[in-house]
Amino acid sequence: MKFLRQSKILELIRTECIDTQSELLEKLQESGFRVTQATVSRDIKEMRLIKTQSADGRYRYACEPTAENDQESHAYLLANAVIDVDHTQHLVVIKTKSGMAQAVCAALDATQRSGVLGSIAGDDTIFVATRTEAVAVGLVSDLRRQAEGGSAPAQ
Amino acid sequence: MKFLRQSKILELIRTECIDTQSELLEKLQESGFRVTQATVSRDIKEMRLIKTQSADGRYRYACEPTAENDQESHAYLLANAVIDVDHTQHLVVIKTKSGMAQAVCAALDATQRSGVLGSIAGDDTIFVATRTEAVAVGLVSDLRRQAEGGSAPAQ
DNA sequence: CCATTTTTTGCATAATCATGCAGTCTTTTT
DNA sequence: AAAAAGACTGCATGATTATGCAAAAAATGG
Repeated sequence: MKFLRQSKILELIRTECIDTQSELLEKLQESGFRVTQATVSRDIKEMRLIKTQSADGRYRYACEPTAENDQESHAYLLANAVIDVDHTQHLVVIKTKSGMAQAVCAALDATQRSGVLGSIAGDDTIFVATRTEAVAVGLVSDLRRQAEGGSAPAQ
Repeated sequence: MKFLRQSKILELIRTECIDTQSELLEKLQESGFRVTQATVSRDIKEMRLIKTQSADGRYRYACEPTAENDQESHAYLLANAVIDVDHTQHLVVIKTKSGMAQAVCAALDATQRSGVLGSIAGDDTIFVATRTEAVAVGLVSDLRRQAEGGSAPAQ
């Protein structure tokens, strides 16, 4: 559940002004995540979120706004959520951990890879339609490399 | 002493890897500032410093890397440290609070104003040499406006 | 210079956050 | 499949940070 939870955290801090981990915890629990403050603290550290201030001086959790950051989190996702990648002709099929397909698919979309017509994600499977088989092959090979090579950011 | 202290804080967190306010406090005290953690906490809030992580995963205090930030702190400095501004021919003379001249001068330098040949700062006085009297007049007027208009960032 | 207002600070403490340890669950290895 | 290694989490608690309040200090206005 870690990825889903962290995705939710990201969504929460982007849409709401959350100034303590306890508050974040509450919202998470409202969304059905049954965790404790300790876990939230660890998530925040792992995701490298920071406590900033909103305009009115109240504290607020946020992401560091560096571009690398996004790339890193994508890499992280691919490295840790993707189980298997294969293709048949123009179609790439990605198997992910349960519930992670949506997130991985979003990360994939964000890379705006050329030759990709579109993709859809179920619960643990993604279909990616490519224009040519060559594109599919390239995608599979890239994803496999990332899924293996990538490692979690330093703790 | 607040400005001097905050300048020192900036210097410290830029040159060293400081991960708690207590550590910062110690270094400040080594430099002769006799304050408590409460004050450090308030300074950090006012300066909008954030707790990030260094590459090895340890926490570290840092500035938010936004460009506005610099401008803001310059404005803040000018608004709060400058006492008086005047000029005679090509020379602008700025009076600041005691000990603040160096800091204000640095902020001024950073603006890279055209027509300014150079500037030197003592303890509470700055001399700015300009190419023409017109430049001097403009500078005086700008500085006066900033010294009055500017206010501290929202708490 | 004295009175008044504003700013800054320390103290004490409440609030918040981080983490060692042990238990559980998952993955990998043999 | 059993054993071993690793990942994830809660609990309890220690560490760290924020802040209400009162006092001190500094700026402001007569």
